[in-house]
Amino acid sequence: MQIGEVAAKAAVSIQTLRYYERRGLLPAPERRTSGYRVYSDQALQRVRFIRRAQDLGFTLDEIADLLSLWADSDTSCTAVERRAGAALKRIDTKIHELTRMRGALDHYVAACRARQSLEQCPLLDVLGGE
Amino acid sequence: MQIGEVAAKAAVSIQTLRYYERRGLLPAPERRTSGYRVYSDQALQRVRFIRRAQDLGFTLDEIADLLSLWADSDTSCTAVERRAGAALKRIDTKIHELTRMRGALDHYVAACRARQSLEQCPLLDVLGGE
DNA sequence: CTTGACTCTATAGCATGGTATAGGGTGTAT
DNA sequence: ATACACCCTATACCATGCTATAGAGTCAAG
Repeated sequence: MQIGEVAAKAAVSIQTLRYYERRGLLPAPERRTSGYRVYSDQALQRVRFIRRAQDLGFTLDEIADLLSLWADSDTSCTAVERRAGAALKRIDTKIHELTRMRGALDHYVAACRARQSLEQCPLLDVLGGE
Repeated sequence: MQIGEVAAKAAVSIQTLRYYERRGLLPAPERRTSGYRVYSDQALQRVRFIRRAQDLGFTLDEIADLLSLWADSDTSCTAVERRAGAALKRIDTKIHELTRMRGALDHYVAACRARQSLEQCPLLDVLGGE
C-alpha cells in the first residue's frame, strides 16, 4: 500500500500519516526506489490503534507510550491499566471543571431571566462586580 | 497604577496584560512621558471581568464580544443571554464527549481487570482489534 | 510522449492563550 | 552616582494536533 491508500482506509489525511511518523508514532516505512513510502497491513492497524486511542481520550504522547507497551507482548496488563487510569483521571477532572462552569453560567442566565425590568443585567454585573 | 500593580491585583502576568491589549480586550492605556502604561481602576475591573468570564468558559473572542456589549449600557440583557447560551451549548457538548470517552475507557479497564490470566490484555485488544 | 494523479521534502501556518528572551530605558533610594 | 526594581518593544517560542503551500519528482494509462 502506498500512503494515499492507508490514509483513505484509516480515514486520516496523508499529512497526518507523515506527521505521525515524525512524531514517532509510526515506524519509518519501507521505501520504493522512487522514495515512495510502502506500508504493510500492520502499519494500517497501527494507525487505527492511534485513532481509537484518541477517541478514548489519550493524547498522542500517551499513545506513543501505549504503542511501546503494545510492541512488547510480555507487558503486563497492569502497565496498560495504569496508563488508562491516568487518562481516566484527566477526563474526570475536565468533566468536573466543565460541570462547575456550566452550573455557574446557568445560574447567572437564570438570574438574568428572573430580573426586574429596571435592574441591570445580572450576568454582566456578576462578571464586572464585587 | 502601573502595569505591575494591575497584574498583581488581577493575578495575571504583565505579559498577559500586554497580550490582552494586543488582542483588543483592553483599550490602549494612557502613557507617562517615559512610555510607562498608566491604568485606571476601570481597567483593573475590566481585567477582572475577563478572568471571571474565562472561569465561566468563555473564550477570549467571546469575551471581547461581551465587553463591547458591556460598554454599551443600552444593550438588552437578551443579547448577553444569547452569548451565554452559546457558551453553555459548547460546554455541554464537551461534557457529553468526555462522558462518552469516560464510559468507553472505563468499560475496557473493567474488562481488563476481569480477564482470565491467560488472555491477552483486553484494553490493548480493543484498541488494536476489529 | 504527454497528461494527470500520485508522491516527495521542507517550511510555514492555524487555533488557543499565553510565556520567554534579548536588549534597552526609567525611577527612586541611598 | 550607582544599584536595583521596574518598565518598554520586538520577536520568538510553548503545547496540541494537525493543515497548507511551494516546488519538484514518479507512475500508469492512452
